[in-house]
Amino acid sequence: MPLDSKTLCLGALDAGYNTGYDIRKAFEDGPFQLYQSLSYGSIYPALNALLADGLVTCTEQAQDGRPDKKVYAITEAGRTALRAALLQPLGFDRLRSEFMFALAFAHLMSPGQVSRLLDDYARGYRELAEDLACTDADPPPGRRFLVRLGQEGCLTWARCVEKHRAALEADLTARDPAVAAGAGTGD
Amino acid sequence: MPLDSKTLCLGALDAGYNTGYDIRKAFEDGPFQLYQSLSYGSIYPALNALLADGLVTCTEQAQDGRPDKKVYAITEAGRTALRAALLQPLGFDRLRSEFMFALAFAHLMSPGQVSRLLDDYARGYRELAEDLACTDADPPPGRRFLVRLGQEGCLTWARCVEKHRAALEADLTARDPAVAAGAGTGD
DNA sequence: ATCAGCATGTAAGCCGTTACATGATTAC
DNA sequence: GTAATCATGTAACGGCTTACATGCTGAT
Repeated sequence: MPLDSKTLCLGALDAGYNTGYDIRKAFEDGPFQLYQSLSYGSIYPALNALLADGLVTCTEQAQDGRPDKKVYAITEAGRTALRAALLQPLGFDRLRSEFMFALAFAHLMSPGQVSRLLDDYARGYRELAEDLACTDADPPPGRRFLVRLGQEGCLTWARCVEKHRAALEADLTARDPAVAAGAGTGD
Repeated sequence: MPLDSKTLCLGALDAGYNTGYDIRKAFEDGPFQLYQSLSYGSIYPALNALLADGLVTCTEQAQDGRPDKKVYAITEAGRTALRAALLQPLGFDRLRSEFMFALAFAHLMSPGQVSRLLDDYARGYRELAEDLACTDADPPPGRRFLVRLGQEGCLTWARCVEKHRAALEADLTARDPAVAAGAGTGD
């Protein structure tokens, strides 16, 4: 349990996201989007718990035309706690891909359906790579590493899919003579 | 909710894993390990629900020296349900990486700690790639695609990490003059 | 001897997501 | 007008993981 919602919030705070609203964006559209997720229902209780533990401070900030803000800042104790959590043994990556699982059963779908799935999937990763490009200027070394790897990872994964799809599609049409002959099977 | 535990079990059954025990292995060490996970607490209730719905059949099989087995088989209705679930709009991949998140805060760690994390991580993916190699012979096209992509994906990800780590490590030592000078900071 | 593997199942608990509640402003 | 953005928070629901219960065999 190294990375619970409290640790995640501490990290976001250290990275410069300083309200609950902003923290969510860090995990929704920001540099962490690929690797972790966190929603309001976890963030706000976590921030309150961190405040009670003295790991963060909070300054209420009135704004005109906008709702009041609670601006949080990580304390020295908070940074120590973050460091400690990060150095505990980390669990290995866990990828959940509905797409990959679904494609294992390509033989139950029509070739057209499979091709559409592959198109969407590869496009999704290419778009993700672009989204990751737009992040803050001059980040610390670790965050730069994270963003670069994310971009390159998404792109190479998309390419990998595109490279191997031909073999899959060929195998499928070979198994489905009607389609191979151009008859159309109610696709 | 396309891929709930019932759908996952139907898929494993279609892939030839035919007991609760075996299904777990399919998600623990088998071809699905990279993409989905499922534990006993989900599998056995799911199988019973599927049986009640007529989507699978069950034959009890006594064994000598081993506990009795319940051998399940997917029915035509089950295959139809699986196909239907797979064609519903699929959620996009979700990667959870404690490592990547942790590395975003490399500036809070010593260079030595960072290097050790990187070593372990890359090695983990190389080992995973090897594990994936050992799977069944003559799988359907989709499963072959899944395994190939998994192997290549793990390997290229490991290489990607190894390619970019030098820049990270250089940035870190540049920021930490004591280490750069070889003084040693209680690492 | 002791541990890992085979084999099925239950129950509790944790944690996160989802939906709801509130409300002003700006852009389309 | 209507939707999206900013902004904080609560409550319920759902589902998965973990731990427990049971028990025999074969390997170390």
